[in-house]
Amino acid sequence: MSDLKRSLSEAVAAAFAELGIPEEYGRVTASDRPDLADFQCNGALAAAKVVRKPPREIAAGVVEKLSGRPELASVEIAGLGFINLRVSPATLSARANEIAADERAGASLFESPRRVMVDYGGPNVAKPMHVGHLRASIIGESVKRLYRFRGDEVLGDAHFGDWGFQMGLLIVAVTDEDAFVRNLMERLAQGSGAYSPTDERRVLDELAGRVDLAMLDRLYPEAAAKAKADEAFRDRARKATAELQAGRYGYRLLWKHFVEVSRVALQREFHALGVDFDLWKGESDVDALIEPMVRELDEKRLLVDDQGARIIRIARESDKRELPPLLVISSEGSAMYGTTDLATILDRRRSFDPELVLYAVDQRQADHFEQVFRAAYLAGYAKEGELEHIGFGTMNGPDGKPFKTREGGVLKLHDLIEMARAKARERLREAGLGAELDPAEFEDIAHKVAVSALKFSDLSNFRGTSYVFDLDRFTSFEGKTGPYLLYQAVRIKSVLRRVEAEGHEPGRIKIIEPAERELVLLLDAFETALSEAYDKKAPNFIADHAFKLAQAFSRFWAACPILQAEDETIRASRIRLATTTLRQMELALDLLGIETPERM
RNA sequence: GACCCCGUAGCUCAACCGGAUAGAGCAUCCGCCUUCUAAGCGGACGGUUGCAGGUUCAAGUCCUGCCGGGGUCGCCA
Repeated sequence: MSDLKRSLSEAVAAAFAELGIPEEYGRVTASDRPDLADFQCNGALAAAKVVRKPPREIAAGVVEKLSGRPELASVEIAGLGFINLRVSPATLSARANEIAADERAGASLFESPRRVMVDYGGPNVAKPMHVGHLRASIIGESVKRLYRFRGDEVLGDAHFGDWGFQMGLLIVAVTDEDAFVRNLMERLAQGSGAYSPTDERRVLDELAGRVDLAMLDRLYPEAAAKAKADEAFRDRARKATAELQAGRYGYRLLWKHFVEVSRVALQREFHALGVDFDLWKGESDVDALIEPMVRELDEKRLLVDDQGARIIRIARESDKRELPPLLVISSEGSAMYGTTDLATILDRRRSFDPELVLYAVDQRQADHFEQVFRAAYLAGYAKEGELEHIGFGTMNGPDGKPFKTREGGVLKLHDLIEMARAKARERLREAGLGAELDPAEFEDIAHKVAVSALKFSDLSNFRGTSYVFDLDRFTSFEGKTGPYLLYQAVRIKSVLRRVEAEGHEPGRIKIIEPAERELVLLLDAFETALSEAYDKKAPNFIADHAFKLAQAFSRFWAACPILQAEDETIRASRIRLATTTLRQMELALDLLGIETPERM
């Protein structure tokens, strides 16, 4: 089974081949001029130079070969040499019924899947998620779902920022704050080594009662600011970091507690956004790999001493500029950010051996990833091209700078979601839906509407560009928004409930009205949207398709009554068309990480 | 200073290896609820795709220069 675009491409390519023109010119696309055609091929124009014939002459040859084919209602030359194709009603109906019968609503499945890892770029321990984390998580999630849906074996890794200086900072901040914890750390430092698992459990329980997420949220920013200004404080944090990494028992337990508290909170918050990780690996997980890796890099003669540090030179002849080397070991002897990333690549190669690793991380880190990837290729930890940075732009304020709240701080993700939810509740009450629903369902709908608004407004932009963060737009429920899509889906569900209640049955799809024709052509375009989104790692193609599908359905809804259809056959056809549209729309929304409610 | 990304309707954004008349939404204006959810549908208005060159039968898309915005440029992550 294949979509019309592909089957037509094959037919046109064959016609080109018969004329002795390379098949690649036979590529068919959806028509730019729906008034003239369903599909078009521009190949005759492009081939003209190669075969030294006027475009219209080539097109004429192709048209002749194609004419008389049963799947085409018409094939003609237009303009300078465009080949315009219109599919026959029978073909379109057949395709519609094919999609209707397909669990995947017309989307193809890869025969040779790849192992793919999606790296979400790492929320950090003790740092609350803010609006900047929104993009990484929802773009990463969407890409993960898309790759999985098309057939790849995909793992998503949160890649937790749970190691390094920030941990030392927190240890010092917490022990300064809480005398009990300070004393506990002292006690544990004195009798090192002789602790049983029960002791460990007891210590963790004691910490659980004293150190919670609110405390970490409060202490971390203070400590980070203090470290910048206060050299003595900074040195203590460095020392604590070193001791933690060297395995100081009490610190290890305290750290374990930090990580757990943060992970539980983040998991809950991500889950509410429809983002779930398969792996909660962290930077700490590869800590033990770093030493042997550095040795190995040294043996491979990749490491170079430079200004007291150890680096890998990754510049290439073809570079337009000098890309700085990857700093592996600082002059103080510690491993750097890139070192951890490199070790993570090695770790993944050993555990999962991915053929593709996608990093959903801010565009500003493009150079960093280029350095790390090149180092990994040099070291043989991955093959050229297996590592790819899926960069995205920042969310800016009205001033064009990364978004800040009125107070100058970052807007917490939690607060953003709550703002959107409040708007959704308000809107639901306006529509008079508050009264009849029980509070739990009401809240559930408000949440789904809010999340759809946030995600859709972000994912409908191409990921690479920065955009202006506009709360009104984010929580707007009209026009090209998440709630518009949900609304269309909900309308279908509503009418299908009536269909069920009145005992009507779906039947073969028969295309009569123009609105039905348009709708089916869009259902067929799902595959193109998916493949485009897949190749470019760009969910906006799916968002765009879902929106167009919803628009087409809405026109169909206005033009073609379902329950009140002229006769039984037409009603049955429209019921199936509605069901099929709903399935594809829910699939597309699911790929964006958006859930649809039953009513709204 | 070097390099990277961006500049499209009043605003926010799209545009399928270069292709026909550059598309949506918002805003503004005009119509449409006694029939399946009007968070909707139809229509109107709105463009020298930052500027200047170049390549091409054809440029928002490719090349060069300039202007404007953002970002990055080894011991933070």
